[in-house]
Amino acid sequence: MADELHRLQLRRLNIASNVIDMNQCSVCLIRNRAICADLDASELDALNKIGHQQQIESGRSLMWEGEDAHLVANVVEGVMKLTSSLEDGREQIVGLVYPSDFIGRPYGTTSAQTVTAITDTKLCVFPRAAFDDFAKSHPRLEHKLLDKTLSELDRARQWMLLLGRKSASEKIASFLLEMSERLAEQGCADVAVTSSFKLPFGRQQVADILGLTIETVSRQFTRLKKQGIIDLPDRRTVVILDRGALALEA
Amino acid sequence: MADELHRLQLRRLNIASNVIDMNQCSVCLIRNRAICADLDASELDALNKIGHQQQIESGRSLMWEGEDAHLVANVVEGVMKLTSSLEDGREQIVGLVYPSDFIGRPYGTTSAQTVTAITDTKLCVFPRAAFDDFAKSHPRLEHKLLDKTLSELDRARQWMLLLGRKSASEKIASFLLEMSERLAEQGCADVAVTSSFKLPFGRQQVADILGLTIETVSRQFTRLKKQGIIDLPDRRTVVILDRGALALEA
DNA sequence: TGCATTCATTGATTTGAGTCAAAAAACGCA
DNA sequence: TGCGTTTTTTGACTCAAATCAATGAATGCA
Repeated sequence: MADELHRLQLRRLNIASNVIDMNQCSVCLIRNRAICADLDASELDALNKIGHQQQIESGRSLMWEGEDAHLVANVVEGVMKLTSSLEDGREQIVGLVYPSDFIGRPYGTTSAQTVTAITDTKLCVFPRAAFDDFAKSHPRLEHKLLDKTLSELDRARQWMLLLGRKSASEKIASFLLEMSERLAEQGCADVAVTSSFKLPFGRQQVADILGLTIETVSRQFTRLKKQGIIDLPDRRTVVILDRGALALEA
Repeated sequence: MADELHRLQLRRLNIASNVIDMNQCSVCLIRNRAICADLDASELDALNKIGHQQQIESGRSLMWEGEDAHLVANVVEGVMKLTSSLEDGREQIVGLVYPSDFIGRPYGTTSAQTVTAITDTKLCVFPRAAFDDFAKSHPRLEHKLLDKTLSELDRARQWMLLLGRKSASEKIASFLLEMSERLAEQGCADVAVTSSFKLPFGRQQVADILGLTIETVSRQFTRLKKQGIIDLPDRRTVVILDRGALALEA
């Protein structure tokens, strides 16, 4: 009980990260993919005024499942995870958030998931109330947000098929293929490059994404390596040697 | 043109569709909960002109996973399911659609799921292109749609925790509790009534919702019955006798 | 009313993934 | 460079849920 309280206190402290004045959106790398993409200069300026940039280091959380969430944010750099968990500690990663993706629940008060940085992350953070007001009066932003949310919903539902109906080997294969696509977007589009990527998470997190245990994930990885379908030069990087074979397993 | 395509599609798909002129939204039972809730009379009239009401009988599908979806819709009466499936026939129900819920993917061309009526269903159907145009010029409708989509996303992610991390008994308990809440909304709010409800689906569909087999669902149901936690007067209705015990299992 | 069909239950058995436990490898840091 | 810590791998074993196979109930229709 005291332990729980202590953890809550620590959580609160976590938020106090490097708060930086928001610099010009004009130099923002994800500006044309994020929800602010369709805003003009003056609108961008107004949005600028209600938000600020913030760094979050790997492992730190921005909001917690079931707690009041008074902010929303845009990921500028880094990767975050959305998690839901049961009382006994079992955890499921229910979403991954990449640069240009949106975080939080506009027009709602409590966060349905915990949001945690997987790598060091740079965010554009907005107080939710101010963001809600801004959004309501800027249809082009709401439109963009709607489009993104609809895509996320489709992606989440696709993942439900994996969680509910796929075997461990199918889950791993699907995961590796999706990761190679997702992480390729950031890097060069060269085939050789996209077949080698560095996972931003360890085995336990892979297990939490796929609804498996760490041991099962590990065994599947080594099996694929032994079969020459993938290579694992170090524990974070994956090289897909035989994409066809992997696709056949997915 | 779009209308012609739409009619052709309906014929090809053999949807028995009593296409009725859309009657006045003013008498619509779900009007104040659906996306059209915030529209005024003239806007409602304009929306009226691009859509029409349609009956779909139980078991018939409105759109298919991976195929072009030229329409979006609002459920007026009945229940529909969204399914994703694998080539070998394994199926996962990834969403349930109740009266006032929205169906389809605005601003996108292909449907990510198959949408099928579970009971006889009454819909407000709109050609997607026309709906997109209307939505883009009616921020209040887009706002409503965004809010609904965000809620759906939270719900889907909550379901991912169940699919990925819960045991069969936990899945069944969570399912029964959620169903009693969901189905209670339609009926009377009396406690006695909400503890007895008629499932709109058979055992196989329950299995497809929970990522289980029909045998496991059946065994869990009979176990709960033997333990006196629920009663099963006929194969569709469930009576929750000991809600506390059920919550303890969830 | 009876028959056929679909749907649900029950039982026996198998198996894939989880659990428990230990060893090995990688990593960070003094 | 070496040491302690964390992460990953590997092995032995267990068990929950799937599979396979009948049987039993409910439902609809001729």
